[in-house]
Amino acid sequence: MESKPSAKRRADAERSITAIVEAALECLRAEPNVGMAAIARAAQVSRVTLYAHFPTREAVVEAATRHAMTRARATLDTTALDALPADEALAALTRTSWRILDHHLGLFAAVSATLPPETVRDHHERAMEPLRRLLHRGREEGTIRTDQPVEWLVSAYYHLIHAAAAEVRAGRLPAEAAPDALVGTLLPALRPAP
Amino acid sequence: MESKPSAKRRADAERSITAIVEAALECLRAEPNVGMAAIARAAQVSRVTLYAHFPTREAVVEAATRHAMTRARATLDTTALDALPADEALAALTRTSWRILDHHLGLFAAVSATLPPETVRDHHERAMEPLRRLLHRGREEGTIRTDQPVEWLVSAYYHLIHAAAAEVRAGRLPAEAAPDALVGTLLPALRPAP
DNA sequence: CCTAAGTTGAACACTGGTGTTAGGGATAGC
DNA sequence: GCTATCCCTAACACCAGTGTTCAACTTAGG
Repeated sequence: MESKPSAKRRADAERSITAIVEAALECLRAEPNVGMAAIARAAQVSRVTLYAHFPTREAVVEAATRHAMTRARATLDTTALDALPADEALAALTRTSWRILDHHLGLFAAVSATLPPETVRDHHERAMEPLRRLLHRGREEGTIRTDQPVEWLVSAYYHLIHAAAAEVRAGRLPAEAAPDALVGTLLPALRPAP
Repeated sequence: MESKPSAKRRADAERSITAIVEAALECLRAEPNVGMAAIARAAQVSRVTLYAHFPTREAVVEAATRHAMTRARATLDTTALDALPADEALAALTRTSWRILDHHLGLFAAVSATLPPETVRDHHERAMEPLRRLLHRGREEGTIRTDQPVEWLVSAYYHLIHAAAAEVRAGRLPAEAAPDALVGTLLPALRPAP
């Protein structure tokens, strides 16, 4: 429905849909519990139109998530991941993905509140895939510790970024200092013990 | 109201209140979004009685939180914190507080969903106080890094424990392995760089 | 210019939660 | 054993959100 840009839909319908998805993304980002009414208002669209394109709130959240993830994947692909040694690549990945995760923190809350947990897990898996690959490579290169399961390191990474986002939100950490704090804390946690 | 065990209340009222608080704790732990009806049912008490003692759902959550925190503080006080050097004390603190945080993870979600953010922050501050003290001591002893603000390290610690709890819940990490994974990841992140 | 597709406002029903009220019955505690 | 306190069932009002329906209006696109 909203996944195919090629359907026999009229141009204004197409316009409405993208407006809705983008407005939803913005709203959910700011307040994970927004209702359909608010989303429709933000999209300059009637509530009925909203329901005409998305049968349920869940579908809206899903669409917004897909949109966010493809955009994120696109910006991630601009940074050359495989050219660097794993630990340096990790630092680079952190600095770019930090912005993304921080910006979408609210959406995450919405997703895990409304989407079925199995779907949530799927999205999470997909989002963490580049990091997982990097960690595996680092283990072979000897720059990433092997005494802890990779999945645990992935989770630690993920939650540490959330920690940074929370600190910035609370005003306890200046936003510019966040990337350095992250990298400085993350890398020692991932390196092999000396 | 619920804070003073000494008030001219009858014995059965007292009994109801503690039953409610404990049931609420249990319910919120399992499902952060439980309603008053479910809590009352779990406490073997009518919904009206529940409202007779707690004017609002928020009050119930507050009471459950206080109860959990005093209990947690009690069990924390059994482990001699100040006798050990800071890094060893940190490992010990982690192993004990891990169980507590894991067990109350659901309650945390409920708290941050229903209590005013200022109150949430207060409770958080109080809960993290022992850790904060320990980190400051470790900085003086030279076993904790000084190139990152303590508040950031506190937050990292907190979120890493959440990470462990999430992994255990998802079945990706056996519960027995969690403390070692935590300590093994936490300490290198907190130590000064070599 | 005609028509099918799209949009809209104003209703509607339904759900699930919160908090309240009233009257009758139980019981703790003196 | 009297009484104030407490509890219960059963209803109530209320709110906020989700979806739905309908009849009228607008517009894209051939």
